[in-house]
Amino acid sequence: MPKGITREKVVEAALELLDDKGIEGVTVRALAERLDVRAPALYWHLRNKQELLDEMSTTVLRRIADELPPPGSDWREDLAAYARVLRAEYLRHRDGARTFSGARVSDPELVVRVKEPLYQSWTKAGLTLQEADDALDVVVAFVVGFVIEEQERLQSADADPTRYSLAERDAGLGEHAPLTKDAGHLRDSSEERFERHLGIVLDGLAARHVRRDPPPRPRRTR
Amino acid sequence: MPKGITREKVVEAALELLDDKGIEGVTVRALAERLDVRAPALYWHLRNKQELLDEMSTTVLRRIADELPPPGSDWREDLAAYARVLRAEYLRHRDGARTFSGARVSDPELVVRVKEPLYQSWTKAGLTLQEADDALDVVVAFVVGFVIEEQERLQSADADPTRYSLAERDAGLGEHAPLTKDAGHLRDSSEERFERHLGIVLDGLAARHVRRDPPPRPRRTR
DNA sequence: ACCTGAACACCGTTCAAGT
DNA sequence: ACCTGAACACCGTTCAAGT
Repeated sequence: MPKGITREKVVEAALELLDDKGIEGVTVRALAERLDVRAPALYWHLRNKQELLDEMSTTVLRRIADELPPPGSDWREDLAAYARVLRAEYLRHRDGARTFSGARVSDPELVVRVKEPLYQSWTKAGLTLQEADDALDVVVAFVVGFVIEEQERLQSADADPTRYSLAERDAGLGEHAPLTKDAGHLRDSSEERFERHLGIVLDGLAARHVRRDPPPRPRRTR
Repeated sequence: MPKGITREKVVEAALELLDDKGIEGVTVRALAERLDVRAPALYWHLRNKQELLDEMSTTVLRRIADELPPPGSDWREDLAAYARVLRAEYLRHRDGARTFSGARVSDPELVVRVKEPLYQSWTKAGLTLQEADDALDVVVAFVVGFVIEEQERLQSADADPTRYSLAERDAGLGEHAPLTKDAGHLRDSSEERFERHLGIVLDGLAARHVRRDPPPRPRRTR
């Protein structure tokens, strides 16, 4: 491996380390070893560990921005696409949701690159800017919460397969919790639940919009 | 201070330490000092630090369960109450949302205590068990995501008041982002946004329910 | 049963010194 | 400009030994 360490390569290596060892394993020393330098070398390229974490989050957000399709004719579809891309990128990395959510994004331009076209398109389609802003925030909050829970479940199932097994769960639950028990059994796959729950959130946005603010009928010029 | 350290007192002290110093400050050594013992003493009462964190989460969830009003006649109100209590308890502790969300709850009986009465009440009111389960999950996901973002913003504003100031933000944003800029200005208080966004989510649940499964008209016996 | 002292293998970070 | 060696003030955890 050639030795020219750059800021970008450090961040990239940190993301690989995250996938291999989880967030607890992302230490300055382990990262240095992976890059074949001594730990203090990293401080030439980054101010401190927090800056490293911020850069990791920014890199992931940049990928999200790149994968996002351009806005179409339906704000509902734009939001669904955003939600799916966000979830996919979080799931792609071990501890992704916890690590990247609520992160400080070092590049404000990036936020604009994601938001501005959506706001543009949606306000043109009849949403108020408030509605557009709310829509994005509600969907992001939902996705973050969903994936944190989902990933915790997935990862503990990996570590300890009995932990989320239905049989274990039922045994621990006792007799006076029939509905909680039944609810556990009707849980479908993560994928289906995500799509259904996302649909619920989008329905809520649609309900508000339709109730408050029917879009103006297009006028024909003749 | 009397010296009888118990598991409960350790967890309580850990929550105080969390509020004082944040999650980074919750170390075994600092906790021991606060309890006036040496660090290894804590390992008599807890298997390891993870167990401490699990117990902290469980304690908070127990408080949530205690504060929850009994289910009423309107599932929408039950959910709103749950969402508000959850948010309030997370906000009550520094780094609360990140620390307690997606946590391993050591006491399964506690989950039942929260869920079973709600499932009972809602299915009696005409929801399917699937709808009831989805409703709880969607609302919890939304609250977790909302408060993670909210708390990150609140706490960085405390640490560095320029960070989220509108003037700073506008300056960094450039000319080609008018809508993103305007959206920043129409942001109202956390409280209002939370209530409005919660309303959106609840509308979504109502929309699904009404569309799929109108509740049976009550029949009068005479 | 409950706690301490000493130790182990780690952390993030600084800084003078090297090239 | 970029990196190292040595050091500092920390971590979580174990374990023999004390009471």
